[in-house]
Amino acid sequence: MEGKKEIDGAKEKPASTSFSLHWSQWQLIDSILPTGGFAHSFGIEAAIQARVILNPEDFQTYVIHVLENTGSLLLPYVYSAAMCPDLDNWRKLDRMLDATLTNEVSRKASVSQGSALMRVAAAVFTEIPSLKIMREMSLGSGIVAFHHAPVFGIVCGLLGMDSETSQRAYMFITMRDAFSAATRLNLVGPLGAAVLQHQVSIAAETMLKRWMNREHTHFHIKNRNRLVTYCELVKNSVAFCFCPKRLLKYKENGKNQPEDSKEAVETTFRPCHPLLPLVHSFLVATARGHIHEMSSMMKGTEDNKRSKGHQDSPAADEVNGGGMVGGITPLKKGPWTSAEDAILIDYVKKHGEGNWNSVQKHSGLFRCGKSCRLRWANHLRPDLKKGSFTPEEENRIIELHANMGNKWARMAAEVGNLIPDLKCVRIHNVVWEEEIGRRGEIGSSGEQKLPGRTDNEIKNYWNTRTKRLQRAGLPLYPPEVCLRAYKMNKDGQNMGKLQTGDAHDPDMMLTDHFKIPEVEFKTLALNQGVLPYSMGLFDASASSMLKQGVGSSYGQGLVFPTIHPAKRFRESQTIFTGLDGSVSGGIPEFDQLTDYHRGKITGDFGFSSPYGFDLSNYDQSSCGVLPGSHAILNGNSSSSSSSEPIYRATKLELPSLQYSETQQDSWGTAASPLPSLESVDTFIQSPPTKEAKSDGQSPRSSGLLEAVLYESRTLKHYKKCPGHQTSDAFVPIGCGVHSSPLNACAAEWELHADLNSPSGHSASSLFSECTPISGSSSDEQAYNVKPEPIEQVFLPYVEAREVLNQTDCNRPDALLGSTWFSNKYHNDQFFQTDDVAALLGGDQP
DNA sequence: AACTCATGCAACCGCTCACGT
DNA sequence: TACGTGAGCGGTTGCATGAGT
Repeated sequence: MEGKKEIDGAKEKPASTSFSLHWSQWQLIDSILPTGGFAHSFGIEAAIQARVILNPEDFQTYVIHVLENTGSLLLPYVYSAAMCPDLDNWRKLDRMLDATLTNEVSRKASVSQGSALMRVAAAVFTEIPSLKIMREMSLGSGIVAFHHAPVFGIVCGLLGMDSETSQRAYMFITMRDAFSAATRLNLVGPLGAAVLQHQVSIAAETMLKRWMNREHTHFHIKNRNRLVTYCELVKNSVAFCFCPKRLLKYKENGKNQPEDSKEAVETTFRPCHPLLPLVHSFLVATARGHIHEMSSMMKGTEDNKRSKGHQDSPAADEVNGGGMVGGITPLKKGPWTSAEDAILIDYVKKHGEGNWNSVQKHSGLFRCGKSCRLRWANHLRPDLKKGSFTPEEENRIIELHANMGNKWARMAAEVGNLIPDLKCVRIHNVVWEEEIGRRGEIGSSGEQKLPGRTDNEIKNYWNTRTKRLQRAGLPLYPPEVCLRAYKMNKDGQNMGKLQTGDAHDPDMMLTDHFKIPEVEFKTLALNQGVLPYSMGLFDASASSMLKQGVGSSYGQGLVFPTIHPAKRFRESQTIFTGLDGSVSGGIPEFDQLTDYHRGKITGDFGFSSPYGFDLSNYDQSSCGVLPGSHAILNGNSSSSSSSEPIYRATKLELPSLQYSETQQDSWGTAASPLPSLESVDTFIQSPPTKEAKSDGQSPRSSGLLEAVLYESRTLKHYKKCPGHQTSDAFVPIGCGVHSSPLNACAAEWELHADLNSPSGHSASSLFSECTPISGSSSDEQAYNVKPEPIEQVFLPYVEAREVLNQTDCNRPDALLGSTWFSNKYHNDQFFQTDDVAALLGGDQP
């Protein structure tokens, strides 16, 4: 209240002698007078109906919640009105409360009971003419809605009650009404209710002390962000009144719709379902505190909207309507309502987590167990950290993703460890300090994890971030992260044994097991050395990029997509398909290189293939393709295009553990090629795995590749080798090159890709995926198979980045024309520039 | 003020794994 | 060992929201 006036009414009212005041007080709080609670009993009926209240203990908790709600929401009005019981103040308070009460039922009840109280008080307390005057001036004016709390405060003030007594009286009548309802509903007997009421009165006094003598705070909630801020204020006992000015304005104007679409947030806070008072009251006082009250308001709004959109769900209606249930009802889908949340919270409180399929049976919630589990895990869990990610968390996520890829759940657990100072963290009004011992989750390795974030949250964040960076043409990982990941990988290699960087990640362990021989394909460095980051692979981890793209692929051309493991699985084989078995001419013999691989793998690293397949068992005659060889990538099989495409690859990038050993084995042994999943390229074949099939629809894996391949091949076919079969004109590298961290430019090119291309990605994709194409004359040069220390391998990457700083890497042709490129790599003839030019629309010969 | 569009989030779906019988 | 069930993970989708026009 602005300016606490002296009680005007005190001047005019007949001096309340102590005894007359007492009689008046007692009569005022007597249940004969309207006290608001009768209108809806604070949702007790609905709570019982919804089985939120099952016994007197539940009821006791519920009453405390009701009192907490009353104290925080209504006491400020009682206080302000009692302190300044004049007409203007009353009108002001009344309007504000009218805007504050977001629940239509509550609002109507408040108005109903308030107007009744005013009528009765004006008739009873005739010694206070102000009451009658104020009432008559307001009746029919439309200015005052006669909300109960302000009326009660006005009456108290005019009677001469001090503000503290007024507020305590209001709490008392609230509590009394709740007990009356419980008695009426046979939840407790009269004696039990009396005993219970006496016990609760102690808690009521505590709450009264917490909330009394507070003034509501005007707070213009402009949008959801403001709402969040407001919720914080409420939670911290700073603000008490949800008072959207615009809402008042539009109400004053008698409009039924908000004046501004932006006001929708405010004006639609009008849940009108009978169960919502329950939700408000119940949730407010649970551990979630008042911030959840606002959340309930939001959800209540949504409830209204959804109730329109989900009317086909009788279960939803029943839950929302508080009507229970008989018969079999279909499970509800879609967004969760506040009522459902309340039920689920209650269920978990009583039964603990787990056994989600029994939630429906025990709670009457018409949700499948899976939905319940997700709702609890992602939203209702008390140990969730809400709000946007902090910079520290964001950095942590980036690093984690660099290390483990799309392992959202594990990342979530790790990010939880970020909570810096547990003593300072309050989650849903629960201080972590108090609960860390219980809530700390012990991971498999024994370390303590504090899952404050959900996997879904992190996943969404990452996807959003990826899109954003992609739009901006920025690298996915900061350079330092790449370098760190590289160093980690290098350290792991230096260990000379299985890397155990992440003991919890079987995938990581597997991938790390498989050290890629450091074989240099100079010309491939064009692709990788030039391109600092892979923007094309949104979900490629930096470590895998570096491990495979820098540490290995640069040297050997073993390039891996690092998308989903399943995708990798398929794409990795895609990389190495498309070559017939008659590779000859300048191309190194397959067995020769295979021997090299074998030697490197089993010799240099001192262990055999961990994948259960024996490299020595390769049926080379049937393969004819160097796994991982750029002979394949180069498309040098031009001389032999008639052979059947052969599917063969080393497992350069491991699939997830969901691949069984046998699967991998069968894959690795080049079993019969499947009928091509790809409609375009018969040379792109998939291993006979379910994963491959399921991934066949991946929009950004093979689909793009196929489009590029098709386009490239078509162009080349018509421009260069009219009579040539497609197989020899082009050999796909697949997405593997993307996995190199050196491919940012390629990715950027994708952003500026040839718009004339159906895929829109042709230039970059071709560049990144198909550049190692050359004439047969340079094959040996291209292969130039020799071990090279990884540092040396990595150098061009740095060098390339320096060049890129001076080069417009948004354009592949600019890059092609760069001195760095021409000096270092152009002569390698590794780059089949005509293909690129074709896709770029150029006219290279 | 109305409309469109990009964005972010919540929820769902499909799949796999773990575990018990 | 096979099977069923519960639980978890990762990808996708639909919708609300806010910004821009």
